[in-house]
Amino acid sequence: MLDDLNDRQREAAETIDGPVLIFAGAGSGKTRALTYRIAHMVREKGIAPEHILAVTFTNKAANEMKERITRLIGDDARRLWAGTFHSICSRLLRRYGEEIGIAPNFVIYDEADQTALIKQAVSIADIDSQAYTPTRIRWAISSGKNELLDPQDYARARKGPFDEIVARVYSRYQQALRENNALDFDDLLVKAVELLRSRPKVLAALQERLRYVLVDEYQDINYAQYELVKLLSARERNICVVGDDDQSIYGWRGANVGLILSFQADNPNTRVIKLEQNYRSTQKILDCAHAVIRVNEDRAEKRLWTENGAGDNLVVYEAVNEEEEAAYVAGVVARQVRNSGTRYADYAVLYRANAMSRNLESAMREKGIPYEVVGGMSFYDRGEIKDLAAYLKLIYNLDDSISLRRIINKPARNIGEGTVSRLTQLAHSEGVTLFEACRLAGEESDLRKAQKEAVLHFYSMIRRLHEDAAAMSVSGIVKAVLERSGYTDALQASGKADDADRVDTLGELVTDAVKYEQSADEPSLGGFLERLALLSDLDKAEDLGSSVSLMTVHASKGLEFPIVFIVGMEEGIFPHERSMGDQFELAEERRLFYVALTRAQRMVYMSHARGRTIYGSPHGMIPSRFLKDLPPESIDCKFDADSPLMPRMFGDEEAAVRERTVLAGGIDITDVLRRARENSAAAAAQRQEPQTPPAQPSGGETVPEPTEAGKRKPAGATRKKAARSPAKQKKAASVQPLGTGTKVVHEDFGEGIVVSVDEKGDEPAVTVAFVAKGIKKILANHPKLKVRR
DNA sequence: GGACACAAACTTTTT
DNA sequence: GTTTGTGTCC
Repeated sequence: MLDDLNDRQREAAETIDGPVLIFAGAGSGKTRALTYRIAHMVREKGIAPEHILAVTFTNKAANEMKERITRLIGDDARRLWAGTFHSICSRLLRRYGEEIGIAPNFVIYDEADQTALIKQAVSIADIDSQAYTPTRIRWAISSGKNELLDPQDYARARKGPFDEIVARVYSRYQQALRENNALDFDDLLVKAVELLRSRPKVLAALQERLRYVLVDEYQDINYAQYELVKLLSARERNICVVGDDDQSIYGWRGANVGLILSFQADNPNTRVIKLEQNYRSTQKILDCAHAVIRVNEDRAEKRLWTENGAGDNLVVYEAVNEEEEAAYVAGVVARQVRNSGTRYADYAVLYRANAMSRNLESAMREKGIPYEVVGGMSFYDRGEIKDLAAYLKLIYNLDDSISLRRIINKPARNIGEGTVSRLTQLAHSEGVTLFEACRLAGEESDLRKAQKEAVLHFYSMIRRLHEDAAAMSVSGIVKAVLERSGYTDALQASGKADDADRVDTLGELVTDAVKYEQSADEPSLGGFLERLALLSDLDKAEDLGSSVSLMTVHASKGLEFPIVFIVGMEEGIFPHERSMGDQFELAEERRLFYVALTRAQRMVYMSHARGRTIYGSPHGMIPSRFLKDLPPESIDCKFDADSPLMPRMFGDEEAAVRERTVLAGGIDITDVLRRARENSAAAAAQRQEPQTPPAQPSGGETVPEPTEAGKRKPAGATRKKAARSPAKQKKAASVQPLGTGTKVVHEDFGEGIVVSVDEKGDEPAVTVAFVAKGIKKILANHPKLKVRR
């Protein structure tokens, strides 16, 4: 059975007892080794599948593993327990939660629900919500939970005024969760650990059953998850963890790489196995990846190798701006699919942040390339889906006030904010749930008649749905909600195109419910809700059959594609600006880049833009520092020779040329640069200003010459003012000392450099080459134009 | 109470 | 460039 494996993989598959640590490099056949390992355990070693627990990071990975094991050993695979940490914990808590005071019909709160709850807690605690945003507080609470700190622990460990506030909100927040009979994502882990720690009988029962524990992606584990695994495997100590510290990219979410690196020390007699043969990529791709990752310190030493052959040089493309970058990507894809027999599905475009998909999408559309955005704003994040989910959650658990608030006036039924806050007061004074308050308010309260009726009507609709649900199928409940709530009717009546789409989306959810009924062992509303809460779009994406995949680098982990584009290779984007101040975060960015590179089988195209629009306004961009670590001999540097080349805005031009020379693999491209610049200056002269002399290079020695106007008025003071309130400066004639070569910045066009000065008109004008937006002629004292530094 | 218009604030990455 | 919050009007 194990003949299909290489020596290391076989060793991994055969080592069953005791602690095992497998370092599995990218593309090293990890899943193969793991599935064979489990198959070997069941078939050769006679271990019952129900004694095996396999924990993964995503549902998709869990399903894939199950499927592949099924192929090896057949239906016995159904008996093994494979799932994500969150789904496993959720199941444990449904089964045993009552032992620690958690009712089995708890609902799972997502981020939006959490934030809503924190907002309430903040408003009750009378905290300045401007300085302490709910999101920041949610973040802090979540980090606390990842470390298994309860509100008291958190208060004790506080360092600084922010933590003080967080500690207060945290304890209120937990109380509110209890009142709503709800758990948030992190609670699933925290409460599961609490259960195992405080109920020895439950723990013993689980240990009896789960004798072999296997954890995938161990580098992404956080403290709570670590503790959980430790508890479950404490008796038999048959714990096998698999991971790659070089691919640890979830530190920001509490994952602790240290836990994989210290596994050996924690578990005496650990067998360490390294899978270093790569079956995915070409040698050149691996060379580049290694050159990038070796810069990091504190990593377990390992190096991937392959028998796949050298392959082609990787490409670094310099784009003018993000639009041109996207057009380049789409152009390469279109050309190759036309000429070289590749399919759209062979391509993936990876980016650092979701917001960057926009340009790529429009470029793809323009060229008629089918594409699919994976992750990001997902199906389950859409407003109408969340509305419907809120109905279902409320019907399932009448205590859920967050869901109630969300849908009490959706569609509009004349229950506004005022009414809701009165209901809240009533709930408080009577000591009942918000839902009960709806009933009381209908009977006697100071509400107006119309409101009373509306509230009472809402109450009885929900109550009846709640009662009827017991005897209905899940899809039946979904349909009943859509009908009885008037939600679909309202959308159809609005007549807007968007609303028609929403009706379709809701239809998809009905389909989803039907599918769920067919596939689940014991379909229930609770089970469906759990799916809704814990399933992400990534798990859904299976049918990428015929389109280019667009996704974040994070979302690409675990996937592979013949040809990969990595866009936005610029300082501030990748590495991301918010990580640049911290060396640990920078190391994580580097690992992220490593992950991106190692997704590719045959070819990688990296691109950076000289200019890019970042929330609204344009910026000049410097190529990512990571590009400099790539081995020149494995890289081809390209750019569009026809595009106008602007002098670089940052640093001196010499350095820019040198950098480019390096990127070009040692070829001196100074000449190309010079010619391109002359072309652009000539073009500028032709377009804008026939009489102007050609633009001068922005050498460091060029001293800005003050214009006539500039001499008349010292500009220093006005410039400062202009910086503060540019709009008001229109009349103040803030004439600036602009000469050829002066670096300027414009509110709308971003950074640029003065190419020529025209003083013939009533007011002096300048021609400016903008990094991102090209050449423009502007009045020298235009309020939106400022001198850089 | 609800619809609309405008300003401001801000964006990593996600089970 | 987008979402979220605020203010005005009906």
